[in-house]
Amino acid sequence: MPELPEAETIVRGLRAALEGQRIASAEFFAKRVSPDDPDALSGRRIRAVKRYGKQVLIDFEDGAAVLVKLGMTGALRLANDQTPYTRARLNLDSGATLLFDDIRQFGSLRLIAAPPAKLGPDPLEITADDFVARLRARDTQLKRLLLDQTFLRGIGNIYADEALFRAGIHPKARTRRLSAARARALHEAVVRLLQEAIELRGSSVSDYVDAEGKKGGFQLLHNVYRKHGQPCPRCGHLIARTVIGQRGTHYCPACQKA
DNA sequence: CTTAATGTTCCCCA
DNA sequence: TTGGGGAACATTAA
Repeated sequence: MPELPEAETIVRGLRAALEGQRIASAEFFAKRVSPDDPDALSGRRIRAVKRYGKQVLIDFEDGAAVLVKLGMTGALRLANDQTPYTRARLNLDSGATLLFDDIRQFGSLRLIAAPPAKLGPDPLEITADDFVARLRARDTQLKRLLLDQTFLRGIGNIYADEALFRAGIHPKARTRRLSAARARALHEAVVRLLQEAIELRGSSVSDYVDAEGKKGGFQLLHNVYRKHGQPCPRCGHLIARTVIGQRGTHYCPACQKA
């Protein structure tokens, strides 16, 4: 479910209800949800809720934090209606409840004592010059690069395909052969795409819902993601699908040149 | 029954 | 060291 715009939408929806609150108790119902001791979170006060790439960080005043990786189907909801897929439940002093639902269980929710593993720069913060320099330091396919969280943090399969379409770059194009001008165009496409997706509260293509359980709206503006066989909105050529790094990859063979 | 799905992570090979 | 291939994790939907 989660890429940067979805994680950002969730975080914005959680802040008012969580920041300043104390965790009264917690319950855990799955393996990838820590800790063994349900009381490990009890009594901690939440200082801030932040996004780190596509992950959600709940910082406590004592320096510890809960790190939520949403995986493919993870959801954080301010609600009380547990489902068979509810993997964790945090009860706040305010009486509010935070549920972590995750159908496929690729996600995790863990108490961490130190900052999470370091990832690449945030795509909304990196400068165009830095973006180009980092891109040129690599030798791989553009699609792989965008999915690499140590290159940039937060882009996933949907936004990688959509950004490459907007920039007119073939997903298998090599980083080494990309001109500086096209690299800059890609940077600009990424920034605009993510900002527009955040404005529409993310993309709901299957399971994604925000902290209130509501779907996003950006899926209506997708140009290529899962559109194979349909005409390209720019040129009419049929959208193609291939596989890169075991991920379905969608592009317009006419608009996106290597 | 097969394929694909918003993501990692680990192992193996070049 | 970097890059690429493939399996694995668990579950649903077409």
